[in-house]
Amino acid sequence: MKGYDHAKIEKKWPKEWQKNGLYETSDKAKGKDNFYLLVEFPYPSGNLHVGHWYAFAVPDILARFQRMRGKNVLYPIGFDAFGLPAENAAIKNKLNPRIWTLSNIEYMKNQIRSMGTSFDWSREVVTCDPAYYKWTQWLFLQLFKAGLVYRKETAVNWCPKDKTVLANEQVVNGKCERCDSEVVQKQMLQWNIKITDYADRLTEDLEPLDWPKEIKESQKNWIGRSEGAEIDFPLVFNEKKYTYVILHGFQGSPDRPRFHYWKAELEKQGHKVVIPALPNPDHPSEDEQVAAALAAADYDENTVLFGGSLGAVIAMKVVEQLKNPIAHLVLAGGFVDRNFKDKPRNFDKRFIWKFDTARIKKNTKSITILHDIHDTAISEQQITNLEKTLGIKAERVVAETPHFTGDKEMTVLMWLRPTIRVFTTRADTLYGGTYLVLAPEHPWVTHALEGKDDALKNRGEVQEYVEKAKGRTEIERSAEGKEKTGIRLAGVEAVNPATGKEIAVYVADYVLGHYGTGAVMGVPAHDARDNEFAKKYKLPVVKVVQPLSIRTTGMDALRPREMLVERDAVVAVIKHWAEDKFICLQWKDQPMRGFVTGGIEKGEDVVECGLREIQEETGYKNAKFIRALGDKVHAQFYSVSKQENRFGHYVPMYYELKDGERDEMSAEERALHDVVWLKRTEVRQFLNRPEMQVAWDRLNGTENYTGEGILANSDAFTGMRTDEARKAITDTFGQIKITYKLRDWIVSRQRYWGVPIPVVHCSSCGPVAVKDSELPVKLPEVKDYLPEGSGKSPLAKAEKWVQVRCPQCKGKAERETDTLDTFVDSSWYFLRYTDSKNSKKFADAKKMEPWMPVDLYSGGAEHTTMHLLYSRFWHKALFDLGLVKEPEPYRRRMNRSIILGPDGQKMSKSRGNVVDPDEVVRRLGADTVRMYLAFIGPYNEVSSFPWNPDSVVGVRRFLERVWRAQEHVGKTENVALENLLHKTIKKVGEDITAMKFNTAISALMIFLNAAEKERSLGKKQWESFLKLLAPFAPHIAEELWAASGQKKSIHQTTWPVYEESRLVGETVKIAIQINGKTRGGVEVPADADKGGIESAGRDAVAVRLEGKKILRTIVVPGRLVNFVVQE
RNA sequence: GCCGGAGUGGCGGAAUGGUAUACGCGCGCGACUCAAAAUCGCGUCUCGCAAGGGAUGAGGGUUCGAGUCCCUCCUCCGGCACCA
Repeated sequence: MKGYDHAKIEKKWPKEWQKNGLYETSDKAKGKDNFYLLVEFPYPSGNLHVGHWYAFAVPDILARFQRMRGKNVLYPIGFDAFGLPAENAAIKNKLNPRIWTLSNIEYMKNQIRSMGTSFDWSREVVTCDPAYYKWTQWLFLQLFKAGLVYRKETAVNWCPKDKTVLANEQVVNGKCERCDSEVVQKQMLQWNIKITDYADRLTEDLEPLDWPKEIKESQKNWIGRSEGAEIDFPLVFNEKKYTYVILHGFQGSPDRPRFHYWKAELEKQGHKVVIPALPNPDHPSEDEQVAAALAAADYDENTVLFGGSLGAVIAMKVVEQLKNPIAHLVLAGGFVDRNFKDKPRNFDKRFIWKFDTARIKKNTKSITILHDIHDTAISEQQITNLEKTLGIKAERVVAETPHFTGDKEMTVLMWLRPTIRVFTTRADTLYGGTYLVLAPEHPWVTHALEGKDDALKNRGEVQEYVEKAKGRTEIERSAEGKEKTGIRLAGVEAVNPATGKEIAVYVADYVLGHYGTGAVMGVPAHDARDNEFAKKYKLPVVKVVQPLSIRTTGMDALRPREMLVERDAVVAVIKHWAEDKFICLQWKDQPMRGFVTGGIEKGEDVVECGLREIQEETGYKNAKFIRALGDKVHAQFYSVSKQENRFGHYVPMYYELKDGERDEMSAEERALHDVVWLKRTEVRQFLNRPEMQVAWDRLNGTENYTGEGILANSDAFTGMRTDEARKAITDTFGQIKITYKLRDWIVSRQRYWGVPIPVVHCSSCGPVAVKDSELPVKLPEVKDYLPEGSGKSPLAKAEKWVQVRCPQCKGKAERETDTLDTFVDSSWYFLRYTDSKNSKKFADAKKMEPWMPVDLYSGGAEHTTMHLLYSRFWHKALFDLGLVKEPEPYRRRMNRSIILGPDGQKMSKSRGNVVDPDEVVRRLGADTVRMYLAFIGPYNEVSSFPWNPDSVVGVRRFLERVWRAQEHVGKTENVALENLLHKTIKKVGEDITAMKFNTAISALMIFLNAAEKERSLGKKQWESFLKLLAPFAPHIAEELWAASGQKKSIHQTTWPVYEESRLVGETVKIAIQINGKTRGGVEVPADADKGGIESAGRDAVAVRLEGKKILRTIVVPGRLVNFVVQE
């Protein structure tokens, strides 16, 4: 017998397998169940590292195992081929990113093949292949047509020198990685997908999935649904009253419900409101309507003029003719020409579509333009024209009813005496709201900085703070030190709607602009962050929640079905007469550690009660009352001594002893608790009851109670429990609001190497989808791949490519030049695997349905909240469009661990600790590398394992021992090994299913150790063992299998079956414990009953039990006997 | 900062709430050998001569019994929306 020559074996078998098409998956296999095993496809970075082996070769064990178990297995692979590195390489080397990418793919394919992986290469998918991205574009357009896609101004990283958008990765310490200039945040119009519409379903549908709970938890928290309240805080900074003139539109009238609502709201604030009925609303003429509008009011510096739709045109004409400027002009759904998006109007001839913009600007102190991005009548182009004409950016909103900008209009009008809407999950603490904080990007802050109201007295300062905050990323803002910063808006106060008190208003960057309403109320008494902030800026703290703790565990846990007895009690914190020490009590009959406490008798004075209890419980005679420690504290628990449920209302009091004079304590008291003196630093540790801890914190001025409790200082709500009060206060002062942390998915990228967004911009039709027949919109060739320098994508350089005809009106139009986020590519690739060559559809339902949903998806933990959530969303959107049959794409998900360098650090070129798998494979073989990676640690837990070059040889040695074991194979089966073999079959199978490959391999090693010791094993036993080995080390197993005389490939045989009867021996070893400590062991028959086990155990430790009283005996058959004895 | 996870010998790790340290590496001793390598055998948490005691990041709790469940804290890892 020759030695184990891995190089020869690993060259020979893959050829055979490929020749026989061993791993090509058929769409339908007779009598077999389908099993779809998916691994995240790699980015073609150019070189395979050990991490790739870990990602592909280890799950391959499961794929091979499932095949042997008779499953029809789909185990596909492809490349996530668009992305930043290709573009960077292209810029650096002046090389086409396509060439760079495709050559990397070719190289990596060969490397992946060398792993002995059983991938079905006939289904390979490459995302930068137009045959693939045609369908990425098509699917994107389905979402676009379903109204799930919109454009919105969003902040991006901006390098002012290069004039380009930077990825987060390209920003290093707030500087551009290329030119080192300071990166700023810039607002740009970006394509968004409405993933937030699916937030609830993405949360709810997690529940039934067979996913690890920590992944579900992460996604749930990422989506971050929270039920809270929105409450309005009016701002106070001037008492100016305005006259509002509201001009309705075509076919409109002052009787529209929204006008009634506005009028009522504005008049409540003391403003005057005029809503003239404009003549002939169905056949309007300009002269008539403008005259009527002019006649309706005096226009002066206190006038606010609102025009909606055609009213906007009238409003502009009115302003044109004024002699003095008005305060404010609001144009909603306005336009400056006669191009209507939906249909021509019969009034357009009676209007002159010319405006004297200079006059309009001169005659208004400020102008606001509102535009619904889905407006049916007004196109994006028209709004752009209006913006250009007036030199003002419009505010784009998504309206409830198209064309009417709805809520937003009201907000704009109210700005003149604005209210700040706050989002809170703790409406119950409203009475404790002592200040207001706005995010630096809050619209009112922007508004105030523009100086329109003369509200701010410290504009310069605020401006500076806001600028600084906006330049920083979110993580920097919340992580920079722990110190919170903020700045007061001088001259502006807000009114707490509950207390009616005026409170300070701050701008602080710990409040995020895009979460909730971008404004929070500060409740320093009951929120940790607010507390910190209030301390720093010396803001008032008002406590409105009395703590309530409800014991739910332990022997003093509330007994749910029993009565609750209410008692008032005193808690006495007592200080030593000379030292900085305090009296604490350690109870004996229950797990309670705290201060002196006792019930207040009827009619008894609280202070006196405390003095009495001190004497009774500690014996000290001369205590002096110093002060009360705030409000009551409540607790619900089961009193062990009184044997009833208690609802205690505690009054915390502070006493000092004058001297050490002390009576002997009664025997009764001594039996209840010990008196201990503790230093100030030891007390907090010692206390184990929240009500006691609160008393202590109050003494030290460190109280910050954020839990549930009972309301105080809250008018009619005082006495309510916090959960009831949340509802009641929300109903009275605000409304319920559900918010999510999840934000819409920004898919725009100003980059070359991505999927072109298949949209055309037309001056009259707005953004229009490219026709299906025109797909794919192929990436144009450009001279170089540097960004445009104007903020546009490099695609804008392909000038000819950009110029197209509008698919709708055939007029001149321009192509969208942004490309799609690569997460879009990877949101559906697993569908394409099921029908990768289809040119008519993204995948044929008949081919897709037998495989979906994916049975097991294995990948990195870093994808938990982004790729995994995006693809779940994408799939749900396709489900709603009827394009897929199931609402969830992945039945089971598993996060893999990561492999570190030999030094325990993350592998990276800069650290120089990158392990080259090719070199190890040459030296030790692919089977060794596969198996070592599987053996290194549990695959199904997120952890990290350093690659240990010494340990690899252990696995190599194991394979060499397997090779040599051939010598011991004989004709007759070895009876001594039979039971172990069956146990091993069971263990290996179960462990592979659970992806615990390390313990499966350990079981194989244990079997081989035993077989070597025996120096003989039967042919059948040997062949069973080889089958168990085959998924792990496919090459050597195949070679030995063939050497054993088998003709068919081992990978096409079936997995061995174990016999239940072979799993248990005749006797079992039982542990004997005394008081839970192991004191010996005894061998008993496997079927021994409890009595038999107990007496055997008693005999075994008879010496130790001598003279001891056995209180209890616990017998766990097959495991142990535990004698509980009196010490 | 927020969210999720981990912490067990010299190292990677094993352990349905039931005899902690399986399996592998390393190390020590021995066999084979002229010798070395390879291989095989034995040993290897710690204190103790022993009897026995102690140990799963720290501290506390629940339990007959805790590496495992609960609370507080420490350290490390992953994610935080344009790396993929």
